Parts: sequence; structure tokens; C-alpha cells
Amino acid sequence: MSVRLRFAPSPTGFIHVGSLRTALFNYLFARKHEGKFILRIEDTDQSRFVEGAIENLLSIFDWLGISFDEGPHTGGNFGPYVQSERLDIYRRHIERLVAAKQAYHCFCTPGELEEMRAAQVARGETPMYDRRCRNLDAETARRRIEKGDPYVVRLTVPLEGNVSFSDLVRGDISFQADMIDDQVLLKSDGFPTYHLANVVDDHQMRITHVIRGEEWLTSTPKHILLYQYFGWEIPKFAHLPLLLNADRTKLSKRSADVSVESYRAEGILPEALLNFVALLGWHPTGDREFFSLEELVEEFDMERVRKSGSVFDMTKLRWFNSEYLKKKPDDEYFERVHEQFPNDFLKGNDDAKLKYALSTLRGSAATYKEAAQQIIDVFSPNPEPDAESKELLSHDEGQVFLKSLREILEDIPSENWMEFNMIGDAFKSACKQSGKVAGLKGKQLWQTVRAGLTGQLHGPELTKLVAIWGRERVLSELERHR
RNA sequence: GGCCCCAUCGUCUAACGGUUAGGACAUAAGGUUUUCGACCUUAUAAUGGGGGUUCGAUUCCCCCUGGGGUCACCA
Repeated sequence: MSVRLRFAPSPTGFIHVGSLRTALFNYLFARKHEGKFILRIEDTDQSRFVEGAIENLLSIFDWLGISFDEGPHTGGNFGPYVQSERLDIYRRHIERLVAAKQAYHCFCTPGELEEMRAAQVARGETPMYDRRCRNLDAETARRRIEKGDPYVVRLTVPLEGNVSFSDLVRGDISFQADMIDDQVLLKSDGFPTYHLANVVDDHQMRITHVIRGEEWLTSTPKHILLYQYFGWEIPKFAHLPLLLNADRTKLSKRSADVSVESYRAEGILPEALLNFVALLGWHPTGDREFFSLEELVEEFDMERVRKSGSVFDMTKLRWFNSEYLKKKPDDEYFERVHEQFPNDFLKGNDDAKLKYALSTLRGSAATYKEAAQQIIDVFSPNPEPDAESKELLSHDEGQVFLKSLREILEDIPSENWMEFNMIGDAFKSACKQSGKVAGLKGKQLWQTVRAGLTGQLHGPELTKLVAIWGRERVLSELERHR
């Protein structure tokens, strides 16, 4: 039988990099085994639904180059693929469970539950539903429902015994039944909870492997119970290690950029993100680190998924990105950086010049955004000279040097300044010549040039900078430090 | 706190009982670029602790410690 996997996000408006990792592993496993990869939208929490979230999600996966075989956008034989369109299906399954006493109606109000939990905590107990509605007779329940009392439906968890399963990455895992809560399956608004919807859908959509984050590990026994109650085949489970903050807690919005959208906006390349994320919790044999999506499919193996969590190291992501960036042709590179320029910046500078600046200066930026900022800095007025530059220029040699350099440069005809490469060379020899006059050479000489030109001791390559700036600016900058 | 999971350099990880414990990022130093960066070279850096099993444990078992996850009418 062919393998079927799914990615089942909630439409909350952005994609967490942890979700991306989960999606990627599902995708890799599905493709590796020539199976199907399905998208299902889990929108059973109405309060969290965000308009346009599905479109956004699709666009992100399109950008990443990860495709779905079935889903709300492409359809398929096992739809609908949006949970809010499957309400009647869940209803039917709930009725089936209730009829078999594998689930029961609960009329406890949120207030009552809260009170109950507070009391349990006060007694030092683990908060857990005390099952007070579990033995309500069917007749009473029916009457209260007819009367319009709000209710939920809870899972009837066995009072004793164990619930066990074998996890593809963790091996055998066992839970004592009496530690499992009578989970709510149907909410009072008529929507199912994740647990019910997930199991019903995975079964109906013929999902064979459930690959998800470790945070689901402890609710898996509830899912197992549901499969057993329904008499369904249980899919294989694989719980992935968590992605972590630098402090090793679960990766969260609070302490890091966690949305794929924000990385895209910043100019992180999809191939870099995918490559980096694939290596979090998984590693192929050997020391190789660079993999295209196709190569990942080729190499992927569930056996090589680790069990411990991985810190999401932004520095390494940026390194991956800069490596991929280096391989980009100038045209594409320019186009992408161009998108990062603010409008008012674009207005003041023509493309040919920007393009020249970009192609000569590229190399040190880790993202498109950073590259754009470097260019913007070059075209912006210099900041106040720093202390070291001032010191350098305050010496007699410095002043003599600048004066000489100005004179030589002024004699270079304007049209020569338009030749980007030539002016760089001309500038270089002018510096050397002036250096002789002032008695400066080597590092001292070039530091003085830099200071006189930019007021800083480091920055882009000087000959390039001069060509980009052109005659007027170069001369006026030199004038400034007189 | 109960339950569950986990444990190799700072970080991502390799080593399916026998290695000088390997690679990458980061860091540092040197070289190169007459600056910075980039680049090249080198270095620093790890098996949490204690018991077993074994001729031999990073590797298998147990305990401890530490870390994390989860305990919602959220997923």
C-alpha cells in the first residue's frame, strides 16, 4: 500500500519554522517513499482563524518549492480538506462513540471546571477532570440536551491498564490509563477538538504515517484510544524533537523570529532555509552539509532522526544563506536586493549606478536585506567621523596628504570619472603619489585615505567606493576633513 | 508537582562496543587583501555523575543529576 502523509496546520496567519520543519519531514518521507503528501487545514478553533491565512500558507509553500498532492486548493478524493467543512462527519462519529459509551456528555460549566482544578491544585493533585458527568444516565443527558443546556462530549478513558505504542523515532512508549484525562472531543460550540478531528480525518484520508512535533507525544494515547474505539488501523507515529530557543526552551515567538514569512521578507533564500531546517534533528551519513530539496528527498531516512531537541541557531542559518547567496547570478541578486530598497531611496538613485554598486560590493552580506542596507549606507551621507579618524587626520602628514590628493583628483577630467574601472585605478595612483608627498605609505596611507573619505576606519573597498560616489562627492568629502 | 521524553565541543551534529571522539557554525590566532569584510591556514573546545555488563564502553543496563514537553471547550 502506498504511503500517505499530511501537513495539518491551523490557519493562524503565519507559519512557524517548527511547522515548516514538520511539514518538510512529512514531505521528504512521502516523496522518498513515492507516496502522497496532503494538506489539511485544521480550523476547528474559530477564535484563532485569520483571514487570508490559507492563501498565505499556499504562497509560502509555493515559494519553498514544496508541493501538495491533495488539499483544499487542488482537491482530491478524500476531501473536504478543511475541517470546518467536515463538521457533520465529526458529529456522526461522536454519536457513534456516545452510543457505545466510549464517550459521554458533560454539562460542567467552565466555571465549575475552573473551581474543580483550583481545588485539585490546592490539594497538590494533578489537575484532571473528575469525571462527575461520566455516569449520568442517558435519559438525564437527553433531557438536558433538549432543554438546551450547553455541553461537551468527553472521551471515556479506561480506569486501568496501559496505552502503548511504538514511535518511529522514540521506540516503545507506554502510558498508564489512569493518568489520561477524559479529553473533550466535541466543544460546546459544536466544533470538534483537535484530538477527534485529527483522528477521524487521518483515518478517512488514509494517512499511514503521522510525523509531528514532540509536544504531541503525551496526547498520543488519547488518539490511540480513539482508533481502538473506532476499530481503525493505527497509523505509524513519529514524534520529532522540538526546535529550541537559545535557552533550550521550546522555540517561541517571544524570543526569536519564528515565522517563515519574516525570513522570506528579510531575504533569506528558500533553499537555505530548507537546507538549514532539514539538518535540525536529522542528519545524513557523512559530513556533507549542502542539499537541495531533491537531494534531501533522496537522502532522507527516518532512522536518522535524533531524539533530542535542537537549538535554532540563527547564525548558522545566516551562514547557509550567505553561501547560497554567493551562487546567485548578478541579475537575480540585483532584483532581489532592489525589492528591499525603500521607495524614497530608489527615487534619488538611478538603477545603473545601484547595479554597479551592488555587483562590486556584493560578497559580505548574509541576506538581501543586509545587502540593501550596505548600499543604502554607501549612498547616504557619512556619519560623523570617529575618534580614530580624527586623530589620523589631525597630523600634519594627514593634512598634506589630503591637500595633495585633492589637487590631483581635481585635475582628472569629469568624463574620466564616468569610467568606473579607470577611475578606480587613477584614484589608486593619486593616493600613492600623494603618499610620497606626505611621507605616508602602506597601512598608514590607506587608513588616512579612508579616514579622509569616510571618517571611518573600515568600510567597502575604496577604489570601488570612489567610482560609485563620483567626482563631486569624493572631492567634497575630502574637503570636509580639511 | 504528576506523567512522558531527552542527555557528545557554546551551537548543529558524526562515530550502528575497539577512532588521536570526526565535520560544520561561532570564537581566537596567523596569513593574504596596503583597512574592515571576504578568503586561506591553524588553534581552543565535548561524551553530566555513579554503578554495573564486557577483554574493551560515547555506544548496552540501572540509579542519580540536569534539561525539556505536557497536564484547556488551543492546536
